[in-house]
Amino acid sequence: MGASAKLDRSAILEAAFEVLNQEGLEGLSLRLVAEQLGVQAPALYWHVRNKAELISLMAATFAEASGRAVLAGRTWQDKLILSAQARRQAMLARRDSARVCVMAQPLRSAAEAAPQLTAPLVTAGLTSRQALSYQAAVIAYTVGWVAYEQSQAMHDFLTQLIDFDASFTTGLHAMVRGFGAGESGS
Amino acid sequence: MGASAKLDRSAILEAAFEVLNQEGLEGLSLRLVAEQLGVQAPALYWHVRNKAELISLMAATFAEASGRAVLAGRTWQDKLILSAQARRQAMLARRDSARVCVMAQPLRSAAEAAPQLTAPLVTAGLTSRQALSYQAAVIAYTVGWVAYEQSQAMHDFLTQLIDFDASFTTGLHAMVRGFGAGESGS
DNA sequence: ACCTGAACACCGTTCAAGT
DNA sequence: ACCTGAACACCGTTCAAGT
Repeated sequence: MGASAKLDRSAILEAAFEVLNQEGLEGLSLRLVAEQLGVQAPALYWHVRNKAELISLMAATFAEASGRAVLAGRTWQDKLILSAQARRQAMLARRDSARVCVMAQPLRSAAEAAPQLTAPLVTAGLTSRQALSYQAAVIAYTVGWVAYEQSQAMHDFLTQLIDFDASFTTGLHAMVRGFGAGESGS
Repeated sequence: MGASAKLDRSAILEAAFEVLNQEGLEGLSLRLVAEQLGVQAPALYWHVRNKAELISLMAATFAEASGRAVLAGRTWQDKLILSAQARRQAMLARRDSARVCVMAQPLRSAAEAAPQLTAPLVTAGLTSRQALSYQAAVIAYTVGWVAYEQSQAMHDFLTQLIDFDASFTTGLHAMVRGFGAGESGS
């Protein structure tokens, strides 16, 4: 509804998540975001290039949560697992977050994002190629998993057959454990 | 452009994929699909409930490709790997297919889809819980991976650093190998 | 049964104009 | 610098009406 504060990127981002939670991605429109802020839709264009950029900013939120967590672990295995768990938790706090991630197009050239993403893993002993490849696999798994988890029909059904937390973690550990096994023989 | 043949679900599906390839998911509209068929947009509603159902039908296409491949393998590990590879190949043949999969909502109640999805794996020795959990993980990984692979900016950059085929396969084998390791100790 | 034409309530985005 | 009002070219969907 009509609001105060001042209009900037972070206020718009917050309002966008509010609309997302209420309406889902289908219902996320700049007009509703503007209304949430007590402002007219074209006003948003002063702070944000277009809707695509807004969605990318929303998606970046989850990458940031993941990026903080990757610092915590000791081994590269721990880092991969912690960053994936953090990403999933951050995503589960928002409706349709997986759809947002998949619709988003990277903000910075991936060329600048990659080093920051992989540096902690390289410090922990991986080559930069391994770090990139493993991170890509873990992120893909996490986003894909949350997509299913957030699909209403899937959720209603699967929730009584499998434990989402446990199954996600099983798959994650399996993958990360498998990375290690790949290096040192069978 | 103006076309002939007769209008039915499969013709609409084909036209939708044509529009998808040309315009991407953002540009996929019922009006363009109708134009592709030489027909007016409301005509589509006789054959398809709405746009959401059309997108779900498109997504089902990839599940079918995967469902055929799962029959081929001998062990459950082989079946998981073959079905994932087939799904990825089918998806890579279409633009924005990962976005389509993530936006789609399941057609049949997941309750009917699940047995068909897991039966071959149960035959190969898994419990139905394991089959469901492992399949979910593998599908999540595959769809998530293709999402990154189809993201233009990601692709342009990563393509010169990692081999998509090899990295996907590495992650897939790692996960499936890890499933086995999870059962029998360490 | 199957399709058209016209309409409704929305979109994202642009742009002159205000302050 | 920052926002409004009005407009443009689109959407998905409904529904009477045609055949």
